Amino acid sequence: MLKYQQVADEIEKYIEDHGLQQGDKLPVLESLMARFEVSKSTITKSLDLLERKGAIFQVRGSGIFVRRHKRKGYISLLSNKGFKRDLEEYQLSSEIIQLEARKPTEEAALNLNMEFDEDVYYVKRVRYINGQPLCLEESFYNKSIVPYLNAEIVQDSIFDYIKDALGLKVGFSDLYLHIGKLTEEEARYLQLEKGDPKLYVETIFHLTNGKPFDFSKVSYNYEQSQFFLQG
Amino acid sequence: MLKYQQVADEIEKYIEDHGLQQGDKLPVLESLMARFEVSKSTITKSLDLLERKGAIFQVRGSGIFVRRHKRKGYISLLSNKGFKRDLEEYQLSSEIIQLEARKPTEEAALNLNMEFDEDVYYVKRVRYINGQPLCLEESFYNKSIVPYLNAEIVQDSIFDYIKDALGLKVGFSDLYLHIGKLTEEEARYLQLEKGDPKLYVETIFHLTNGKPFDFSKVSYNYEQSQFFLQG
DNA sequence: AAGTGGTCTAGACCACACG
DNA sequence: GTGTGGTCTAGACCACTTT
Repeated sequence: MLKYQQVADEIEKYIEDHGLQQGDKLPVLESLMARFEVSKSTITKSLDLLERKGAIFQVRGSGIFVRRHKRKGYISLLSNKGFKRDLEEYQLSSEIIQLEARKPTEEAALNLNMEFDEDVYYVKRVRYINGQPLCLEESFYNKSIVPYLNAEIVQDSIFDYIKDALGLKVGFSDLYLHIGKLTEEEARYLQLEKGDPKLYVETIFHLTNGKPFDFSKVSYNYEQSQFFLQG
Repeated sequence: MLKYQQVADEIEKYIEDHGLQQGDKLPVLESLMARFEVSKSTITKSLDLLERKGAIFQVRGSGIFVRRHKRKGYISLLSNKGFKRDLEEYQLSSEIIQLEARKPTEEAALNLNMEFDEDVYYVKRVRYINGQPLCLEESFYNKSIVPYLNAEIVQDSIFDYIKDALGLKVGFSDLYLHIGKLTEEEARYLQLEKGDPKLYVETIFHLTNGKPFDFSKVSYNYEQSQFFLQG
């Protein structure tokens, strides 16, 4: 475990344990250095991490303060982990519509940087939150990177499998968002009406080495869609 | 000008000047240190900055690579600068519907952390992109922070005014996104039909010292709304 | 003026990728 | 094994805020 990561976790725990609210002040740098027995650079790196994560903000000449957002029930758009993380309080489940190894569509090949005669896993599923349909998802996984998938894996978290079982490291992702109207098929799966609004998101997930391994197309149920983002 | 910021700019320029594409390799750390005559930590900080910005990605043991997204015409959701920046190639304009100093709504007071008897500037405007209506925006500015606004300022970039003329420093922001259907009034301003889909975003902008100064509610025209996000 | 966070350096050592 | 990026340290000095 990296030191700065560990310190960041402990600081977060400190905030939690002390029930600190938006604007509350954290101990000064020097105290933190002493408390965790690390150098200034390390503490700084921990704090930068927490700042990017949205947990704190630092003000030069003044102090380090807790950052909180008040609203509950919003899904973070940048969870990057198949958003399983943000919704631990909620009941998440999936219904698999389709799961097969096949050749990629032109669109998928392009976004995954693959040749047309290479293989992909194609997964289509509806994801539910508290029993309500949250989104319809179609994903293409580069089979040379993700060589095997089955119903059990897909039912649970594909990303956990990729990380834990395959030992791959997920890096960055590109998201493209559109607003549109539901097609008849989408409406059926999401238990809405054709023409109802939808958020449509295409995401290309890359490994830390920069190779795209997953291209996914997701249509969200507008009634369940509350998203949160920090800038 | 900070050294690491300056170096970051130069590296970005280097990428541009050499026409580097996704996956192209940058010079190794040691070269960069020598070239810019800075320490390893400084180069590292510059590169971290560029990585967060989405311009590069670093792979331990391998190298530093250019990160590019292919698609054009997408607005970055996290521009944080009133998205003026991302769309320099496009024609942006505003039509002011309303501009006045008033008491905040309950909602605005809550989000701006103000008392009900304090004053805000209220701005309502339609923003156009290439002559097409892009969004309808309502904003509330804490008048004790932004003491003066007029049509000329609002017509142009309010954020530029806040930074340049008032000398304030914009820090972080919280965004809450919803999908919904246009009301009749919204549809009229956006030249769409009532019930058409919309992306609705509420944003709370804070200064670097953590004080919220702007609460804004924006409804986007779904036909013009293509957003981009990096994770 | 005192307090507090931010930048920058030089250098030691570690961890991962690739041939 | 060699190359390459990542972590961590100790310390000097700088910039902003608060009193």
